[in-house]
Amino acid sequence: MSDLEAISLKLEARGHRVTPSRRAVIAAILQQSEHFTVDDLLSYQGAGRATVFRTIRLLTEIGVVCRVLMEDASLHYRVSERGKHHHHVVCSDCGRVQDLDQCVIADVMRELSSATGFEIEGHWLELYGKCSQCRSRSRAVLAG
Amino acid sequence: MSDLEAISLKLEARGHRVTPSRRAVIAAILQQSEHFTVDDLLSYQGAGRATVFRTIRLLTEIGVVCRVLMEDASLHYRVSERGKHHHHVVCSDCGRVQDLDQCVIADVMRELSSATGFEIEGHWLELYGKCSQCRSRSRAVLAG
DNA sequence: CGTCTCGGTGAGACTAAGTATCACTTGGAG
DNA sequence: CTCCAAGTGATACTTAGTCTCACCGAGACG
Ligand SMILES: [Zn+2]
Ligand SMILES: [Zn+2]
Ligand SMILES: [Zn+2]
Ligand SMILES: [Zn+2]
Repeated sequence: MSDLEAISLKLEARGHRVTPSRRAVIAAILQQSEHFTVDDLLSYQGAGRATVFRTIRLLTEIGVVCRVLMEDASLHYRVSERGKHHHHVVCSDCGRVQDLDQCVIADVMRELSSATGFEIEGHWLELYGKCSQCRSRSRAVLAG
Repeated sequence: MSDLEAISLKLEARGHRVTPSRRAVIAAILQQSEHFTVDDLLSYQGAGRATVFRTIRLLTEIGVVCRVLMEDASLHYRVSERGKHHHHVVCSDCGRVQDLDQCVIADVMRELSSATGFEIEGHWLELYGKCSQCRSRSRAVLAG
């Protein structure tokens, strides 16, 4: 089963129609690498502006894509293999993204709940750094 | 020394002028409670739109205000008593904000650096929940 | 078969949160 | 006092998205 089919089924399962426009948006998304903006999708044609936004929102809601907050505070999207809550490390050099398997701060949050008096219910966490490839590349450059 | 004076000194120390417009923006900021948007400041008059934005950016850069990413992804600002890196817990009911003393995920990040191969250099973390007051209020309602 | 309905669509207007431009003003060093 | 870089503000522009509304079309119903 192709990715497009799998996503189509997921949509249908929730009572959404799989229209040509939506198929076009999904196809465009599947061609992106790492992460993309809605603007990247708009260049692909096949669905109007409003529909692209609506489709992205829909896909976000059903967990097919996830949102990535970049260091410059702009919002990108990314195909999510894991449907559930997770976090990313974004390479600030090449943009490569690594999904983290599970929520890395579940323990910390539990501690904080008792320390602050807040009942902590949600959080937003993004991590930024340099991936191993970019690090070895810059080491090579330094070494001449 | 008033807060306004303290901030003025901080600006001057970094080679920025303390102009009437900036004073007006700072005064407006000091009147806000918890957190605010740039729009909240615009209603105060005393500086043009562009200047309000420029001043907020400046104050963010020198650590006088910090940015708070709300659950709806909108960006708010908040006077920062601690100049250094820290995080917040935002009450999703009443909007109250609690600053966390130090970075709560420093340990987690260290672990991740070795686990992922990324050299993690930065992060963005916001926490959302219900403050103790809002929790006891809702308990009271439930109890009738 | 007709036709009704309702989810979906697209053009385009609108909004929110800023940034860019550029002529003008002004604080303060010399 | 003079001068100029820093700062200002009106306004145009941008980015990322939502809203509106007439229209389309697939399927349920008769
Ligand atoms: Zn990289
Ligand atoms: Zn998490
Ligand atoms: Zn509260
Ligand atoms: Zn931190």
